[in-house]
Amino acid sequence: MPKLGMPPLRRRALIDAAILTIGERGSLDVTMSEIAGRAGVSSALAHHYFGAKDELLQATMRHILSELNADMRKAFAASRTPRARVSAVIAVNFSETQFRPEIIAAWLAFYVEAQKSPSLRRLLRVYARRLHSNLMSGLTGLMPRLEAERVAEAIAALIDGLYIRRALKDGTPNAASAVVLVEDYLETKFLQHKKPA
Amino acid sequence: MPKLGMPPLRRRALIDAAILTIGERGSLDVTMSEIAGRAGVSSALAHHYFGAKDELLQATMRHILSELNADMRKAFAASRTPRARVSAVIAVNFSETQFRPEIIAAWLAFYVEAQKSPSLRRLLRVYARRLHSNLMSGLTGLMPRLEAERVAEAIAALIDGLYIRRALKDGTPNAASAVVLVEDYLETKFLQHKKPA
DNA sequence: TTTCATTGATTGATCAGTCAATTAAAAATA
DNA sequence: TATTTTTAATTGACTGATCAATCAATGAAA
Repeated sequence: MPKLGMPPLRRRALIDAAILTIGERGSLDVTMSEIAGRAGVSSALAHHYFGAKDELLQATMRHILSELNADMRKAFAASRTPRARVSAVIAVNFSETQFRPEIIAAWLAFYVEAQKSPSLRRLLRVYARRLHSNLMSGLTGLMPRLEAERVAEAIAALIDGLYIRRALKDGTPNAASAVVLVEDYLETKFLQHKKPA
Repeated sequence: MPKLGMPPLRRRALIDAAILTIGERGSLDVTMSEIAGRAGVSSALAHHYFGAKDELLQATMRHILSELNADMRKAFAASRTPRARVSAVIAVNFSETQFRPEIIAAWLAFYVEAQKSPSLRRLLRVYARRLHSNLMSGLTGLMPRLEAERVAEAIAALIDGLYIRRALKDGTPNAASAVVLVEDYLETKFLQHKKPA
């Protein structure tokens, strides 16, 4: 039933429609009909492909996560120094493909839903761990491990915080200033370590 | 109908029940019956006092906001130096009364809902502005205004990010380490300004 | 001629919101 | 004070709308 064959094009269309719909509404409180309608099919077909609404939502989150991961790998492959790796993590999180209103709104909605849904929580935890280890991979070359842990935690919190703020269209309007803000924090930390006094 | 008299004790009980229910579920997706039931009354009574569910939710957010504000005023009144004022803002946001699971979960849920509801968005914007001006009131005494703006933005993002992470029970388990993290950022910034280079 | 894609129609559950009826409290009147 | 009248608190039962999920039916590939 979950259609493992090669052209899961309807699945993909439904996932894209889900992202769009969730992003527009800013909440997972969307109906199967809305999603299906946007994908140009009936709600019955959405159920045919995904079974329950829950599974469509999970597939959608997985898709967003895997896109982010792919971007991250690419950026990492092009980074030679530890310093560049850290900047790559930041850059990808605020890249044009990731830091878009629909994606941000979807992220936020999924974060909330994760409090209810163990499977979504598991998904997000995997992402969090990956982010952490990516950050550490750069930071450990630049400062003591304990300090690196703290900085990684701070950067992760900053990213989450900037996402939220962006979702509310409050502060930090554009991606560029978000990057500047995080990089500035990083740079300050490095200075502090080069001349420790 | 909204009962303006002195003992709106039912209203208060319902708001408390709403916080608890929302906090437990981690989402605004709670029924009037659940909330009313926890407050020990019928759902019809909840409607009698608040009209629509929306209004109960708004009153709940307003209540959380005003408690935070009261705490903030108190802490501010006791702070004499600019430096102390900044620390007060941080301390209050991570105080025992604010950094509790129910409150955090409720915050997050309201953030998401704010994307749909203009009135909630307005409420949160007021809070954001107040936080910003509170932070600036301390920071402007310690660094150039432009830099202060950026630091205030970063602190606000850090706070939001740490709240989210706490909601997911991921990183940053306790309030103490959250304060340490933000204070560490601050301290680094100050050092940078005392010996600029 | 079997398997897959697709849908319209339907079902069952869940809820917000309403309402008429009941009890209790408060105010007015005797 | 006792008694009637008014007002407020409170609920169970009901309604209408919304939706996820199902299914039998139809058409199209393979």
